[in-house]
Amino acid sequence: MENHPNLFLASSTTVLEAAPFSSNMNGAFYNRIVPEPDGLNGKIKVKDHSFSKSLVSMKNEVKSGKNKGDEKKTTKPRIAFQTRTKVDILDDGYRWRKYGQKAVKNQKFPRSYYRCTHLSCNVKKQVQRQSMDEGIVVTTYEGRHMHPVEKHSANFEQILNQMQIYPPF
DNA sequence: CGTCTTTGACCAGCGC
DNA sequence: GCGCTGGTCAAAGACG
Repeated sequence: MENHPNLFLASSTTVLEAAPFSSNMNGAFYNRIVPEPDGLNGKIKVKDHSFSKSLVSMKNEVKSGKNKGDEKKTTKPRIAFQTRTKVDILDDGYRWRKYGQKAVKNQKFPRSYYRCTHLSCNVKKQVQRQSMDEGIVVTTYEGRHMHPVEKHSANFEQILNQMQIYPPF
C-alpha cells in the first residue's frame, strides 16, 4: 500500500512555478505548482521553512464513497497541499466540522475528516500529518466551495479557482 | 443552548 | 466469501 492514490508527494511529477501570485493565509505563503512538461523529475521547493505550503497534486476523478440512493459516482476535483507547519488545522477562511478520524495503515498519525459547515456545501477535506516528517501536514480538499469565504483571513477560494484550470495528471 | 469534537460502529470496495 | 482498510454516521460529551 502506497500513499494516497491521488496524491503525488514532493519529488514526483510536479514542479514549483515561480509564483505569479502568492497569497497570505495565516502568514503562510502559497505557491502554485504546475506539472512539469515532461512530467518527470519535478521537485518541490519549499520557500519558508517555518510555515510554507505548496500544492503537491490535483486530480479530477474521485469516487464519492457512499451513495445512499440519490447520488451515484460523481467526479469532484481533489486538491492536495503539503504544508510545513506545527498546527494541523489551517484557517482557510471556511468553517469546517470534523466528522471522523481514522488511523491509517503504516501511518503513525491518524487522518482527520472535515466537511464544510456551509448549508448545502459538499466540500470535504482530509488532514494528515506525515509520519516520515512530523512537520509536514498534507491537506486534501475535495469539491469546490460555491459560496463566498466566511472570513476575511484568506482568499483561498481564489487559489482553488486558479488551480482548476490545469488538467488532471 | 447551540456548536463542535470524539469515538466506536457500520458500510462498501478491493484483493486474495 | 472473507478479511482488511478507508470513509462516514451518529450518539454522547465538552465547551463557550
